[in-house]
Amino acid sequence: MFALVDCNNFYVSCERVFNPHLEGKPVVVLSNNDGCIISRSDEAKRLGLKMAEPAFLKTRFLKENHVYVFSSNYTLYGDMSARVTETLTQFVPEIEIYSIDEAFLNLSGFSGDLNTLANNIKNTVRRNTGIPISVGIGPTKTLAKIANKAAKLSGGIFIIRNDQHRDSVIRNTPVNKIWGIGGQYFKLLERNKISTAYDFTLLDDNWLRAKMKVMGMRIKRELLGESCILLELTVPSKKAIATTRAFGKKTSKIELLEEAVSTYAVRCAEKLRMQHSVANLLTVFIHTDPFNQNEVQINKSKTISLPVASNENIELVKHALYCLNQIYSSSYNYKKAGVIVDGLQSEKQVQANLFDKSNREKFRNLRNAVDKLNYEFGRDKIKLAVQGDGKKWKLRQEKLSQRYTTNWNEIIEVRI
DNA sequence: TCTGGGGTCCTAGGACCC
DNA sequence: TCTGGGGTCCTAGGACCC
Repeated sequence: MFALVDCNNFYVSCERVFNPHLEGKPVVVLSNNDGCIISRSDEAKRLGLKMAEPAFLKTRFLKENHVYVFSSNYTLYGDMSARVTETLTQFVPEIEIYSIDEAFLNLSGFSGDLNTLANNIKNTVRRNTGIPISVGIGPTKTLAKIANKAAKLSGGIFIIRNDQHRDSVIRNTPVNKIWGIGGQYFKLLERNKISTAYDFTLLDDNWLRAKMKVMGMRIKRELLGESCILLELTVPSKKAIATTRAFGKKTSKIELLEEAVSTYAVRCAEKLRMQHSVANLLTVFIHTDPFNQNEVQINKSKTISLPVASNENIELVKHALYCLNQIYSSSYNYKKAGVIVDGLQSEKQVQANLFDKSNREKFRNLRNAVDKLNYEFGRDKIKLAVQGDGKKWKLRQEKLSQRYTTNWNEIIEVRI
């Protein structure tokens, strides 16, 4: 058996932990740049606010309905997520952290009462972290996912205990609620009159393989109770790393694009070093605002392979700026840029380049010194001049809460 | 004025090897 | 009448997830 633990309305719940007066009130959290609504309290859902709805279309509605609005505070959410995970590991030895707000638990070998266990987990996480969760339990990960959706409607716990129960549950599960069925496959299934998870299990294997490949086959078997998707116990290192952002304000100036792109390249280098990887490929892309129909649209990217795999700030910035200048043209108004590093490998086994003349040792010593200072005095306290000050392009985050759990200057204050 | 960010897996097809 | 067989590696594109 597997359990899927999912934090309810996670980002909103994180904000509520430190603002208890928000309990019972409509609350939403916005995406980067205060763009879209990406987390909603139950009250906000009941008001009819939709997932991923652009916030600017709802400015008046939010105000009129006294909805509390927050910018994304990923520092806070990341730390709260780690606290939830830590509590979960007290209950089971094997756990897969599936996303910032979800974890799969391996319950095979557990012989006690599942309902008692689930209740225990739910209450302990709430007490230790303040975060409300739902627990879905089933014989496969796909069924645990379905059970979790049911749990959200029935007090926070739902268990698929046996085959008869499974059968009745999947007859009541719409096909688009299955893990792994997205918009495109839903359209395909709809055209073929497949409307429930039960209908899906009756599909012919040959048809399924032709239309949905091995993914479709896996889903069918999982729905029938045969476990095909195993628990991933170790976090695999990433195969690609991206830093991409829409700008707070559009720009056509090369100097500002250079500031943004070099800053993103530095972020990529930091993320690479964190997982002890180096990158062999680097891509830079820039594009205009896809929502503005009155503007000429442009979408350009350039990928280069690095002479020697690297995770050094100065090197990645140099290559990123080269790519940017290859694709830049001054006649467009750019809305977004990004840097993606790919072809990652361990930093311990870098292939040297016969014609490489740069002094890597020197780079590394310099960067280590800078990292140390920045760790002590704050991110980007010392940076490359080309990174600029970001004032003209950085994110809008007008409703940011404090980093209550990770920064001494922002710790919660209690007045008595 | 205003619409997010960061990933994974699978497959087909081309290039290349002996 | 007629031009081999069997592989690997890489990439782009399409699907999905949160």
